[in-house]
This record gives sequence, C-alpha cells and structure tokens, in this order.
Amino acid sequence: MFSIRGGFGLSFRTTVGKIRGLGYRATPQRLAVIEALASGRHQSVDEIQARCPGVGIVTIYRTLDLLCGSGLARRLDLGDGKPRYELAEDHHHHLICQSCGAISEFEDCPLEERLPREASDFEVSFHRLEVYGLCGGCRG
Amino acid sequence: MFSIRGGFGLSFRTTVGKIRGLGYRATPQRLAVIEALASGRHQSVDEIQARCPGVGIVTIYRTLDLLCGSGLARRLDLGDGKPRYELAEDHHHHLICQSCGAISEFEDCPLEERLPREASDFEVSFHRLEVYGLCGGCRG
DNA sequence: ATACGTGCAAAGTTTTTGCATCCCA
DNA sequence: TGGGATGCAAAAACTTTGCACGTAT
Repeated sequence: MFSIRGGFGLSFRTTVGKIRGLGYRATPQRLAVIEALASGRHQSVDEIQARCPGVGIVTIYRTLDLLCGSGLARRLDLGDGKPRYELAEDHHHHLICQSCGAISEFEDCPLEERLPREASDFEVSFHRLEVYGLCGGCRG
Repeated sequence: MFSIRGGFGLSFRTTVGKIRGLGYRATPQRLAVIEALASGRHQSVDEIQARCPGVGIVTIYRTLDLLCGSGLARRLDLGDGKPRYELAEDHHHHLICQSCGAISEFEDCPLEERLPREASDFEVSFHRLEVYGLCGGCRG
C-alpha cells in the first residue's frame, strides 16, 4: 500500500532519524508525509495530502502537528491564507509576488548572525523571513 | 453607536487617509477596525472584534481583506495557528517564545538594504521577519 | 500484552457567500 | 438615487476530537 521508493534527500533521512530519536514510531504514514515534505517546499495541506495517497487527512494533520511540535517542520503563512509546511532543516527564505502569487526561494540568508541587539535577553533558535514584491514577469 | 474618540496615532490617520485615497468609503465600521489595529499589534480576529463592539464579524473579515488587499495591513502567522493582523505602516519584527508563546517586537530591522542579490529580478516591496526562541523568563 | 498510531465519523471553528436592507457621496 | 457597505443566516472549508480497531515492540 505504501510503496517507499529509494533515493531520498538528506532532509528526509535526517528527519526520519530524528523522529525515531524522539521516541516516535516511523510508520508508513509518517514516512509518506515526511517524503511529501521533502519533495517540495511550502506545500499546503492539500498538496501534501495529494502526495500521500491512502493516508487519511486526520493522520496528515496529526503528523504535521507532531513534526512542527518537535521542531522538525514549520508552518508558514505566505499571504494567501493557507498554512504551508516545510521541513525545518532546509533553511531558506521566500520571495512572494504580490501580483501573481508565485513563490520562489533564496538560500543565502541575509541575517546570519545579524540578529537584533534588543534580543539579547532572548535566546534565538531560528528565524523566518519572507520578502514580498513583484517578480520579473509581473514587473513587465 | 460608534463613538470615535480622539487622539489616534499616526498609523490610524494615514491609514484612513489612504483608504479614502483608494476610493473606498471610510465608514464607522472600517474606522473601528482600523482603530483597533492601530491600538495594538499582532491581534487575532477575536481581539480585533472585541475592540469593535457593534461591528459584525463578517464586516471585520471583509475590512481586513480590504486592508490587506490594499497593502494597508498585513496578516501574520506567529506560530499558534491563528492569523494575526497589523497595520502595514508600522514596520517592526517579532520575537516569539517557543515555550510560553509570548510575542515581543523589535524595531531596528537587521535587513534594511541587505536584501538578497538573487532578488535582483524581483522588485522588493516589503518583508517580514520573525525570530523564534526562548524569552528571558523561559530561559530561567 | 501494551502502548502507540490510524481512520472514520462527528463536532467544533473559522471564513466565505447570498441576499435584503441601509446609507453615504 | 445609485452603488457601495453592512448584517444576518446559511454554506463551505478547515481542523480537532472521540472512539474502536490495528499494529509494532
């Protein structure tokens, strides 16, 4: 029922490893959700479900909660109202076109160790950055 | 019914002005929503509604859509699943404690003109940054 | 055996839509 | 007065919960 093919990326393997390390079972349904997340960025619940045939929507929600609660995945709001999910390991940020809604990514984080001084009383774990504007196509 | 008191901040006035400039009517309900937004940051729909007695929830949703669609307000996801709204003019970023959920802000944006080179084909309009970690109280 | 996980169905929330009424430019 | 705006009720969409059955250790 759940054919698990080979050739996953790093994110998939490390995420599965961490799930086990945390004491959770790596069930076929969970593997399917993680594989779905590993195979594309910023996916909505719909898109994740479409990549997990045979897995109930309730299990998908519970797995996403589990992953987000463990810090292995994160939920994003990219402006269209739908929550989107990504594996946490994959650090990058988003460019969102306000005209056509296209989402692209960029890898080189402009923050690095540049986080605010005011945050001195705050132990930074991770951050999230989204840049909005107009993509090449929409600028015309 | 809608008592509009004086003494608003800049955000309130400029937002109302822009609403009019865009050709929309500045109705009492819209003013109430804008006033609510101007009086606190990152508020949920519930909180906004509580500050707008007498305004129907449908109107609140429609006004938030109008404001976000016009770029006068923005929706945020600060990790707790509830959408939150803020006036766009007020540029700042958030620190979110992963333990207690407390949200604080910081004003000095570490990005400024530091936005990515890859974005050269992208006309930046604004950005959003959220920093997650542990607040002073939760670090112990 | 036992505790964890899944799925169905139902309940709960949140958000959107249809439509009649209201009201300001 | 005429089109924009509001509000109610209903519908739709989204998410969570209860519970019985499965399934790995």
